[in-house]
Amino acid sequence: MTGLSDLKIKTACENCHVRKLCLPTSLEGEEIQLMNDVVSDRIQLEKGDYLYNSGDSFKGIYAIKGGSLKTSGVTAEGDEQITGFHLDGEIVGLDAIDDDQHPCDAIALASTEVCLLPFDRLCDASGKAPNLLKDLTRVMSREIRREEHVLMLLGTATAEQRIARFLLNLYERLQKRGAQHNQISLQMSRQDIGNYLGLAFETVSRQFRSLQDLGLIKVERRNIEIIEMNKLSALSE
Amino acid sequence: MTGLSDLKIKTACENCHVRKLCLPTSLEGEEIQLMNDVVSDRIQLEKGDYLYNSGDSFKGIYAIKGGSLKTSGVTAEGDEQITGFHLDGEIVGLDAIDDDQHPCDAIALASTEVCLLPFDRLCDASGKAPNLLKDLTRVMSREIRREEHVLMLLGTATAEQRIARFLLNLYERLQKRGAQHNQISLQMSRQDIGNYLGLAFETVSRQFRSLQDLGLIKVERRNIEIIEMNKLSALSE
DNA sequence: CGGCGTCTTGAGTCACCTCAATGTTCGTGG
DNA sequence: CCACGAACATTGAGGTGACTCAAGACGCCG
Repeated sequence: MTGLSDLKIKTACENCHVRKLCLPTSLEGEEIQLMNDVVSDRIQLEKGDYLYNSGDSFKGIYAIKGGSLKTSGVTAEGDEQITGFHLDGEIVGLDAIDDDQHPCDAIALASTEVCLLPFDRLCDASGKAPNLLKDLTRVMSREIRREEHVLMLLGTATAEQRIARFLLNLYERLQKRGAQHNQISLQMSRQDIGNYLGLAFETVSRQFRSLQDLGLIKVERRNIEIIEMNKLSALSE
Repeated sequence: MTGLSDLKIKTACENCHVRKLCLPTSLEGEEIQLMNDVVSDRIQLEKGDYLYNSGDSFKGIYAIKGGSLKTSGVTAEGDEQITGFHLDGEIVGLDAIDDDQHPCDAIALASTEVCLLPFDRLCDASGKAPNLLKDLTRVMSREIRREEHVLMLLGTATAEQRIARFLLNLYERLQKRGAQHNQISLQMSRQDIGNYLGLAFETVSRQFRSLQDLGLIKVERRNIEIIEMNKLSALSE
């Protein structure tokens, strides 16, 4: 019984609360069972824990079941550069498929649970279910577009625009996960935000203050409330 | 006869000179025939021609058979932001899979020939050939990593580092395509380079001059010769 | 030869960085 | 419960790398 029970707990994709945000979004009925066979492990992480390190061999991609992660690489100069913040329902590790080792670190921003999807199993299942194959390519395509957006932001935007866009982007993603009011609970430090946006952390702090003085947001430590969505949005452009 | 002849010309993946750089790198023998059925069209572009526009509906991804392209999106402020330069053997359009329309433009930098790989056909073929499925995910993974590299560059690097890395990266890619000596023939304007690297084009010009004064490169219009590879490399870090 | 796009070069300015000091929150152990 | 320290955040002052604006040179094509 325990074996069966474990299996059920481990693989209940159909009951997962981020099912509609995760990888197998288009699978229906019996197909979703295929995913249960793909998921090999659940991993529980505490704040600061590494899901994988740069250079680790690639086992598979990870679906975030709950919590959040940051991914960061090491620049040529040797310092950390954060490449993304990832919420529940999102997938990390896609950048490692090509050469069988992770090019970056993945670190939990809070208590986080992830599902390991071994890549060979995922490929096998994708061969059987065309819908899964499409879901996989969609997820990867989305990641490419996400990075393109960041890239466009870093290209030319001012500090104010970067912060505004960052908040709006985070807000939109939290909305899909059922956030209430216009509240954003930041899981990362000012340091991390600055690093991600290509700004000094002091600049992040100053911009938060400035946006608050303009009456667009309310900052209270790591809780941000968006007061004037439209103005903030206008400002980000 | 003409029909057969057309077909052969159109689909001769096995004889393509960028075969080993392109998508179906791991396909052998009969499998490569699968790709011939996937490729639906060859498209010839002249300098400045658009392969697709932002907003165009997604038909498939494109393999560059010869020539080069730039891809660029429009920032929130309304101006162009170049997201990548793409050489022969590379694939563009991967960012459109997810929502069936291209989020950016693709523009030929010179006379360029591309192969259209309709996505449905590619998925069908990937279902039949596990190796093709892996090749596809590898190509997408590589694109994600490429963008992460740019992202890390834009985060903190100085103008000098950006230019050095840009030249070295281009050089490495040209090497794989059989470039001679340490010569780089730029297909894009200073404007484009600056846009891509998040610099004013005057800054690009000044950095080229500065690197030349240091004796690391030789600049002659759009031809760059790398004189001191090691020093340039050291400088990029 | 003239016209135009591209590139170079210079001078002045500014947004953001760096450095430094102070304030706040929170966990830990006495 | 409070004192303490460490991590995180705010704020100020001053410096600078890259931008902007402007002028001129170069190369290309009709």
